[in-house]
Amino acid sequence: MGKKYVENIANMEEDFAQWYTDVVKKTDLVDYGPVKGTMVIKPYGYAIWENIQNYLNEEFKKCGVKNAYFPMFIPESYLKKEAEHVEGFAPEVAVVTYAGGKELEERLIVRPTSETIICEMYAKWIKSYRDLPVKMNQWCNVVRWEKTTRPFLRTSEFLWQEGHTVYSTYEEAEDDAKKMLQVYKKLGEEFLAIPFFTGKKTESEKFPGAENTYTIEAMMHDGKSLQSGTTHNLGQKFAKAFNIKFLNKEEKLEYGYSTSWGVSTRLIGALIMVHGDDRGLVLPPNVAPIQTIIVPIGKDNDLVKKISKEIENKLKENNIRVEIDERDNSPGWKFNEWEMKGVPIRLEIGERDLEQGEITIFRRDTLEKTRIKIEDVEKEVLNLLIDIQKNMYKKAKDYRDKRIAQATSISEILEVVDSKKFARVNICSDENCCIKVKDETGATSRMIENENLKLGNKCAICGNPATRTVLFARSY
RNA sequence: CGGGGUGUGGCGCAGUUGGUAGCGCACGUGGUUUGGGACCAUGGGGCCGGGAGUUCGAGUCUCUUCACCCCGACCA
Repeated sequence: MGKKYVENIANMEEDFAQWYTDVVKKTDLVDYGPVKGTMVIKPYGYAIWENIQNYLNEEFKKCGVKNAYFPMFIPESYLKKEAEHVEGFAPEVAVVTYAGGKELEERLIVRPTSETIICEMYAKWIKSYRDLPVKMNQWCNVVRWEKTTRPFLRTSEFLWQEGHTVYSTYEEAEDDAKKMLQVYKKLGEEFLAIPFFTGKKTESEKFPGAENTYTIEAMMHDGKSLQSGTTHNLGQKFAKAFNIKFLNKEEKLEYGYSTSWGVSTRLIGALIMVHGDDRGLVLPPNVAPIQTIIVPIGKDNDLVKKISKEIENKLKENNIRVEIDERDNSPGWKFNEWEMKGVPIRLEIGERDLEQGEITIFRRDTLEKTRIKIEDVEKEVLNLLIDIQKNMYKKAKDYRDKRIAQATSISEILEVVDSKKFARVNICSDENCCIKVKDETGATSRMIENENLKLGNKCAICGNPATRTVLFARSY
């Protein structure tokens, strides 16, 4: 590790916020846009997003969800139809008042989320129980004018996926919200190598207008929680506000039961903060835009060139995302560059190893370097990609499992979150107790882990009988 | 909106008691290099955030204004 390198990225333990900013800026994922709080996602960052999109599109298909697209501009009156919803979003909504050379008769909001416009359309389309369920998803941008912003974690505009369904019963909607939560959890397990906590949000943390909100939360390296995705059972609230009615089998008019669920580019922020280290990004093979980078050493050596090309072709035939770095920089420079960018495997191909019919293989997650026979390259790379993916998940899970502690009082909660951990708390059903924790410790209720706590437990806050176990943490 | 801070080449910074702007990185060119951020030579790039004032003279002093960053309240 060279001296310059140390100057480049802040020490992760000392200043996690600075470390994050450095990594995001220096790894070619994004740049800041000209408008405050906006972010340009560059090809290297966008490729991660595309991989997530591909994974989720497959999963959505399995659930019978179809992709569609709804307009970005929403008449302001739509937002006002659902009381809680407007209250939740009004402060951060961007409004278009002028277009086509004149003031608009009705102002248009730029979608902060699309429940309103989608429900308005669904109301036109749904007439009978035979039309249900309706399950659509859209990939789009949304705008939320936040006061403070950070790349990926909170930007004025961000990319996401939002699914919207309508069912004929409450139970089906509730099942849908729970099922999609499992899809997101699996995305974490199989793809992002992130062990998500999953559970129901408490009353005060719920989506504006939802009956129930479920969440996936990940523990960042600094012990804070990142809400990485949510699913909502909206009950009949939106159906009533937007008049989504259908004729049921008993020939009676009934309001539909809707859900919505989404994950955003914030997941990329989670990837960085969960897996990163002092050298920069560490990307799980499944999401990595480049899974294997080949660094030829000695650019004038014809054998090195030839073998590099052959290995590239072999790996491509195995559907491995591989690139050769033939730039005119020194090998050491390239090693550091690709490590910073989180590429899972690097193959070093130079004369010295070739003489023994070998090349050097380096894995980013453990920083281990070994030499392998040239003829084994495909096998070794394929196995190692799988191993890295598994190892990264395990490492992240071990890390987080060690950082959850039971707390039985406000002061204990404070102690736990101050030591960069999550606090597991038995608490009563009174939401005010959760709010009290927030006011006094800065930690918010992240989710309800268990709603059927057995008798005999006391609420850590008020001492009354506890009914549920809630996870508390500071959050992004 | 409270509390703190910073504005000087693309990035990071220096600039003394006021004397007409410099360093590192990055970038261009030529060459030598290449197993952990190479080296030599050479070149390009600056209304010193904006405005007003003091002065023979302002990056530097005074006033004013703007912008951004960090910490709190709000949030995927």
